[in-house]
Amino acid sequence: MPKRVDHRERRALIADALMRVAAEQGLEAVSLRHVAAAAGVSAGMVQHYFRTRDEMMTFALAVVRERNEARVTRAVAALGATPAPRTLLRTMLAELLPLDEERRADGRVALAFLAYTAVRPAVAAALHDETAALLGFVAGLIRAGAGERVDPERAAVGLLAVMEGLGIYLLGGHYPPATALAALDTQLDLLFGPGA
Amino acid sequence: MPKRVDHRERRALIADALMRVAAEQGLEAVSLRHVAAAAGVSAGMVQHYFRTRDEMMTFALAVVRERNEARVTRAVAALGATPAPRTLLRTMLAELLPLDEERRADGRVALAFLAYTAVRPAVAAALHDETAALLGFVAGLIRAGAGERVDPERAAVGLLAVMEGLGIYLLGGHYPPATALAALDTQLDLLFGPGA
DNA sequence: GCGTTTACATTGCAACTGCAATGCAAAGGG
DNA sequence: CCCTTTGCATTGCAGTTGCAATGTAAACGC
Repeated sequence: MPKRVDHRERRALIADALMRVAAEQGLEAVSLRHVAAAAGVSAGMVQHYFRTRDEMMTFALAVVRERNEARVTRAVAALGATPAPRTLLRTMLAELLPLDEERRADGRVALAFLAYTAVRPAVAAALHDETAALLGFVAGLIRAGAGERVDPERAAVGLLAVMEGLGIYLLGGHYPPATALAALDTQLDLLFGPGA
Repeated sequence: MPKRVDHRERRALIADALMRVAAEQGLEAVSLRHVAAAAGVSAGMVQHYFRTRDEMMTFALAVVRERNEARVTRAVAALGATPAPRTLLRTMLAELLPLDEERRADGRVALAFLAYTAVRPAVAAALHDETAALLGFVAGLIRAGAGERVDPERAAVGLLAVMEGLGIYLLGGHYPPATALAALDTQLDLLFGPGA
């Protein structure tokens, strides 16, 4: 094998540049040449690693999701062993909100992707599964923590919707971060009872 | 004044075509020529009414918002005079969810716009004001109906977030309409007490 | 009837797009 | 030492984009 380079590293580098472009100028500005320029490489090299634009997009979406997963995993690990369900939930969901500039950038990309996949249902399947898994997990936590107060499944749908909606509002600059967090805590109060 | 035509009507016709294109192929497919073709007119005419693409987009966003307002107004009017706060809220919010194909189409456009405005903060200002107004109204209803149970402002933020988030999930096909409505009702149960 | 204004059509163009094709350099294996 | 494979650059091309410019037709004021 000649000319050994780390294929995955290169792809990550390019995806990184893609993210910067998408976050700054929107997904529609993401082109082979733009991304190449942002990455400081030739357009041909981008094409070498992603043969089509769609391939690039799909990979970038996977990157965003992996980042989120890593963020959540790290934050949850910092809680120590066996945290209370409510604490665990609050940590996870707060970590998924675009509260700082880094997560805002990721959030913009994710939002653009949402609009992108709304027209290409095939691509949306991956998101679909992820939501279902997350939903099950959240429902389990609610069942463990809130007992008979609510239907865990329905409450989980609502809670995830709160998170998603707050994310949208944060990205749009409709609320400051503190307001979103307060709303999240209020929601958890409603589910688990106040002051837990 | 020669050649009198209803300017607003023409613009609405074009905006209509824009909506169709955007809903079917995404906002990035919205071009002067595409919209013109969809409207069955010449590209020049589109250009006559909207000098730039951005102008077209901004107008289309206004159309979506007007449609939503009209839908809500009509649904609320059908409730008769002085409905209970919870009933009023449920009617309003359910009307804003993309539950049928017509509203799904509008929702896709709105979602694309969200991503669009996330990069052009100037355009987002209008949305900003609308959210603030809606928020105040919802908070008032919660205060009237739920009394001391919750902080109306925070609860209103959460409730609107639920609506927005459910909308996203519905557009992505993550949930069927019934699940979204159930989640909405669960949320209202949490705020107003069950069975009201 | 003339001129001005509005409505719309057509054409043109520079910029940009995704993508294929081609070319070359380097690094192994034989 | 060649030769195949891989990494990357360059070029070319057909298609599309937004937008300006130019043209024509119609309707009104005078």
